[in-house]
Amino acid sequence: MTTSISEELGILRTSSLAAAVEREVERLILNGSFAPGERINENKLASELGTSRGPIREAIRALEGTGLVVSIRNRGSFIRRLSVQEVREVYEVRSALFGLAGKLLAERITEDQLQRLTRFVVEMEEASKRRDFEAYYPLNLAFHEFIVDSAGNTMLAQQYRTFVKKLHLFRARSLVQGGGLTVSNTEHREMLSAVAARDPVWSHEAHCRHVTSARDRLLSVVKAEDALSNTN
Amino acid sequence: MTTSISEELGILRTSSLAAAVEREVERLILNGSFAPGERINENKLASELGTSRGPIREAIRALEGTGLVVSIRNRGSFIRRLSVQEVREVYEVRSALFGLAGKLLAERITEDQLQRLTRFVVEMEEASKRRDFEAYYPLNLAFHEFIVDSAGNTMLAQQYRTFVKKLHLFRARSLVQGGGLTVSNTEHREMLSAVAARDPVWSHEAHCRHVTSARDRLLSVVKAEDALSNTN
DNA sequence: TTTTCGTTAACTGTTGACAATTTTTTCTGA
DNA sequence: TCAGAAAAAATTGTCAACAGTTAACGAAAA
Repeated sequence: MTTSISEELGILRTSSLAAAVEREVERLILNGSFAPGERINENKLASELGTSRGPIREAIRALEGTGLVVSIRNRGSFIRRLSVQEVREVYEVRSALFGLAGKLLAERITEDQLQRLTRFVVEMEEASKRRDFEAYYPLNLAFHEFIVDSAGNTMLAQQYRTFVKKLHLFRARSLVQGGGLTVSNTEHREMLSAVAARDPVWSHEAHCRHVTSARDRLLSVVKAEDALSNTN
Repeated sequence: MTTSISEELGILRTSSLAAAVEREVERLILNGSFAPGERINENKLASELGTSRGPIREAIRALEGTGLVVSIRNRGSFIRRLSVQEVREVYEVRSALFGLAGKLLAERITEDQLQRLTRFVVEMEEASKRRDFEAYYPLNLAFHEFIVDSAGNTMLAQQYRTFVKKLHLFRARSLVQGGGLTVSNTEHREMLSAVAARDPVWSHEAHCRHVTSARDRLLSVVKAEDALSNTN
């Protein structure tokens, strides 16, 4: 964790040090550099980022507000750790949010946006056909981002992002991204069809289902792993 | 704004001063003591609450994380002000969240909970029959809280609460609570029927619609007011 | 009267220090 | 060797002070 904060210097003109620290800590969490359950040492982090503890503490409070960090008085602040049940909860909410995004998108998408959306799906299909996972993941991420950003509801987009971030707080972080490429592709096709048809109800349904089936895929893997480790 | 923080002293054993300040500031916002767009003077607030600026700043960051406050570097922190468009956005998200709550509730409600839910509806009907608004509002609030709390998804409940709080950031705060008592009652009845029938789809639909129609009622009043002030 | 510039005051951003609490280490006795 | 108590270290909570920026005010010029 030797990242300099100097990259953020441009941001410091418009935003405070605390905000830069917040971004950095969030990056470290999503990175995996900060593991769920780990304590955040204020002194250590402060000296690593070249600041005092004030901005660090402010950043931690902000992250606490978004639910990525939990603080216990006189004990410290910890990267939040999500239980299986909590992951299920996050997926439920995420599903509702993404369903809303799908519905809104079907109501207001432009021809231009529809073309870009189609290109995303085609590129993902090509990537999965040649088993190019390195290309698939960022495309998949951008695809989902594009959908929530195009839905025309900034509150929704913001909340959706927060909930996706929360999934990184699960112990099996790596599993969240993986699983079911070809399955996803057929789902993506249906989402596209629903949006292209400008059918809000269908689109809502398709987008909802896409998230819940991602949840099911993850949970089945987790369940299998747990069963395996229990018999050992 | 002469409220002492001493009432929160019991909380200080488990939580930090910053957390107590956060609660207090949030109370002042929901209260109306802090108006949307108003700046938060750190020194003033610190001396009023009998602390230093450190905890104040931490509390502000936490509130920024939940979206109740906006900060501009070197200018200060301001109670967020929601535009009509943003209120519409909040209602859209809230509708999706409440719809999810309705769906989940229909799937898992117990007989006990169903009776309590029914009592809420009956009491609200009685209150509106005798035009007792003082009794109606808290009942209505408790009714909604009970639904999201009984849905068995703490993330959902928390987010729902946050979005309801955000509605207080609209200039026409007073209007958010009011309007359409008898209309609400018929909607409440349908929600109740759907939940009692353990029909997730119907319940989802009914709960969604309840929020969107509340939104429509609010927006029509706002629109009417705006039209009035423009002709003056 | 209005505008512009410079001075002053107020306020935010950040830091280092001190107090209180928790955790770790060390020491003692069985 | 181990359990428990005491001491030491580490860490968090809070505060007060200082630096830098912005806003407010008033005087001088157009």
